[in-house]
Amino acid sequence: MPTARDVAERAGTSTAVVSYVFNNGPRPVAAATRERVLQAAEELQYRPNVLARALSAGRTLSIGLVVPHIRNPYFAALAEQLEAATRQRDHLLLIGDAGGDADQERAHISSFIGRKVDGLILVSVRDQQALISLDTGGVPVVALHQMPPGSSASSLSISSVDAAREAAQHLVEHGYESIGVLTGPIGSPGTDEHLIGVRQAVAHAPHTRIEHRATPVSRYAARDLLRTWLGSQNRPRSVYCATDEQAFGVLNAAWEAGLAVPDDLAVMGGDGTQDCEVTVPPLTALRRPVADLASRAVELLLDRDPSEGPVHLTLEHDLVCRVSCGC
Amino acid sequence: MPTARDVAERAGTSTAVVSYVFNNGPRPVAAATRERVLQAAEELQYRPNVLARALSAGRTLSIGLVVPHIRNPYFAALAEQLEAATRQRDHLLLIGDAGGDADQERAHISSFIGRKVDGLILVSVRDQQALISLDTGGVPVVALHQMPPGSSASSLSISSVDAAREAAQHLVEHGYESIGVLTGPIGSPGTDEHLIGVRQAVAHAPHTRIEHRATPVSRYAARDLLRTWLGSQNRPRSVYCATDEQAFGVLNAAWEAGLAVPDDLAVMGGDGTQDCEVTVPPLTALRRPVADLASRAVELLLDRDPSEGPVHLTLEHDLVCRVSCGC
DNA sequence: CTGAAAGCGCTTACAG
DNA sequence: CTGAAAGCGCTTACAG
Repeated sequence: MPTARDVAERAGTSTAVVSYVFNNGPRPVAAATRERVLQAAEELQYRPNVLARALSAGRTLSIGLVVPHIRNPYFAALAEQLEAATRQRDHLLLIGDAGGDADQERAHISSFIGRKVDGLILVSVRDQQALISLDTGGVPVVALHQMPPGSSASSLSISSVDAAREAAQHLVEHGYESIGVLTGPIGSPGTDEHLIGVRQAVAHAPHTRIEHRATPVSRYAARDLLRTWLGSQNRPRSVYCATDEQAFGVLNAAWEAGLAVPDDLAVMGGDGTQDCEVTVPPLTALRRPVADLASRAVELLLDRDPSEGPVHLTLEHDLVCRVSCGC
Repeated sequence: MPTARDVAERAGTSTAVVSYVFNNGPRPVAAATRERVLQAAEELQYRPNVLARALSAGRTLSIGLVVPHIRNPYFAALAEQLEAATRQRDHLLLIGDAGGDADQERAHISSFIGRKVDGLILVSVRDQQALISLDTGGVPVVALHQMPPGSSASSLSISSVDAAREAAQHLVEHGYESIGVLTGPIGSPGTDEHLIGVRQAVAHAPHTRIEHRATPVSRYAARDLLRTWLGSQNRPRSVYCATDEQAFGVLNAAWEAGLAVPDDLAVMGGDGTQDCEVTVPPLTALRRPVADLASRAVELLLDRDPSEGPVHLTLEHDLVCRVSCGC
C-alpha cells in the first residue's frame, strides 16, 4: 500500500501538501500542485490510512452504535437511519451487537472507546441501576432511552408513560374488558413506565382488568409465554406489547391457538417498525420517531459542546391504527 | 485519557513492559513487575489506544461486514453469527449497511480498508459484472455468494441451483399445477441459478406451469407486486421465493386478497431465517447454514494464507417444512 | 504557497 | 528480565 510519502515523492512535493490536498486544508495549495498530487495519488492508487490520520488528528470521523439485538427490527431500523444520518455528516457508523448480553455490551463499548469513536449511541440491555456507573472515558454518549439521574450521558426518548396510556386508552375505547400487558424484563428501561401508563388509562375505566407479564424482548419468548396464557381460563381480550418484537410472537401464538385477530384477541405493538405493515394481520402500534431519533442523536454528538453537560430530550410518538386492534 | 507512558511512569518501568503485559508477550515479564503495571493501569483507568496499536503492529483485530440491508432478517442473522464467530477469535466485527446502494457499498468497503480491517466479508448489491473489478487493496475478502471467475475474493455459498430444484420438486410433489417464482433483480447473484433449478424440477413434471417475476429484495416490493399478480386471471397456485424477505410480503398480500395459505396459495421462502417460525402461517423455507457460513468465513479470513489464492466452497442447505407449503 | 520536523500512542527489534 | 529508541502513516504548528 502506497503512503503519503510515496505520493509526495512522485508529485515532487512534501507529505504536508499531500495532507492539505486530501483534507482540503487547513492550508491552501496551488492549483498546479494539487493537480500533481491528485495525479500521483491516482496512479499509485493511494488511500489515506485512516488509522494514522485518526491517531494524529485525534478524530476518527466515526460513531459507534451498540444495540441489544441487531435482529430486532426496531434496532435494525435504528441502525439504518443512523447510518444515513452519520453518512450525511461524513462519518462512519460502526454497529455493535450486544447479543442481549451485558458483558458483550461492555466489551463493545470499551472497544469503540479504544477505537476513539467521536461519539457513542447506546441502547443498553442493562437496567438503570447498572447504567449509573457507565464510564466512557470522555467520549460523548447519547442513550436512546431514559438514563438514571447523575449519569453523564445524554438521552433521547419518547415518554413511555404517555405512550402506554394512549395505547391502553385506545383499547379501552374499543370496549375490551381486559388488557394483557406484555413488557420486557422487570428493571429494564421503560418497563415501569409502560405499567404506569396503562394503569393511568384504566383508572378511568374501572371495569377493565389488566394483567402484566414479562418476557425477554424476543418474539420466540413472547410466543412461548402466550401459548400458556392464551390457553388459560382468563386469557386477555387484548394485549398491549411494549415492543413490536414481542407483538410478532403474540400474533403467531394467537394463530396457533386458533384465535382470530382482532375478533378474539386484539394486539398492539410498541415500536411501530415498518414490519407492522405486513404482518398477518397488520399490526396496530405505537410508533417511535426513528428517523428523528437518529438525526437528533448524531447532532447531539457532533455539534454539542460536551462540557455543557448531558441533555435529556423527549420526542413525539404517535399511534398507527391497523387491523390488529379492531380498527 | 492516560497513555502507556503514564502507566509506565507510575509503575516505575518502561512503555515496552506495559505493552508486554497488555499483550501477554512477545517477551516475558517478571511477576512482580506485571503486578505493578496492572495495579497502575487499574488506578489510572488505562485503556490501550487501539488505533495506535493497530498503526504500529499492522493488525487491527477487526473484520468488516458489508451487507445490502441490515433490516433484512437474513443479513441480521448473518451479522449476529459473525459477531459471535469474530468474538471467539478476539476480533471485532464492524457492520456496514449498504442500504441497497452500490455507491454506499463501495464507500463502506473503502472505509473498512482504510481502517485496515484484517478481513472483509461481503454480500454485495452489485451484479456479477461489477464485481469483477472489486479492488480491496490486499485485504482478504470472502463473499457469501458466487463470485465471477477471475476475482481475487474467496466465496462461500450454497448451490442455488440444487436448492431451487429441491424446493420446486417439493411443490410439484404437492401436486400444485403452477409455480410462481419470485426472485431478486435480474443480474443479481443467484437469480439465474434459481430459475435454472426450478426449470430442472419442472422438466420432469410437464404439466406444471411456471412463471417468473422479479422485485427488489424487500417484503414491501414483493407485497406490491403480488397484489397485482394474485388479482390476475392466472395467479399461481404456489410461489417459491428466492428470499424469506420476499416471502413475508407474499404472505401479507395473500391475506389482503383473502387467500388462505396454503389452501389457496402455497408459499416457500429461500433463506430459512428463524423468523419463518412465527409468521402466520409459519413459512416453509430453504435454509442457508448461517452459523456455518459465519464460522467458515472467519476461518478463511484469519487462518488462510492469502497468497494461496481464492477458494470457492459450497455449503449444505436443507428444506424446512412448515405449514405454508401444505405440509 | 511550501518544506522540515515534531508528535499522536503504541510495538518491537536492538542492546544490555 | 528490562530500557532506550526507531518506526507505523498521518497532521499541523513552526519557519520561511
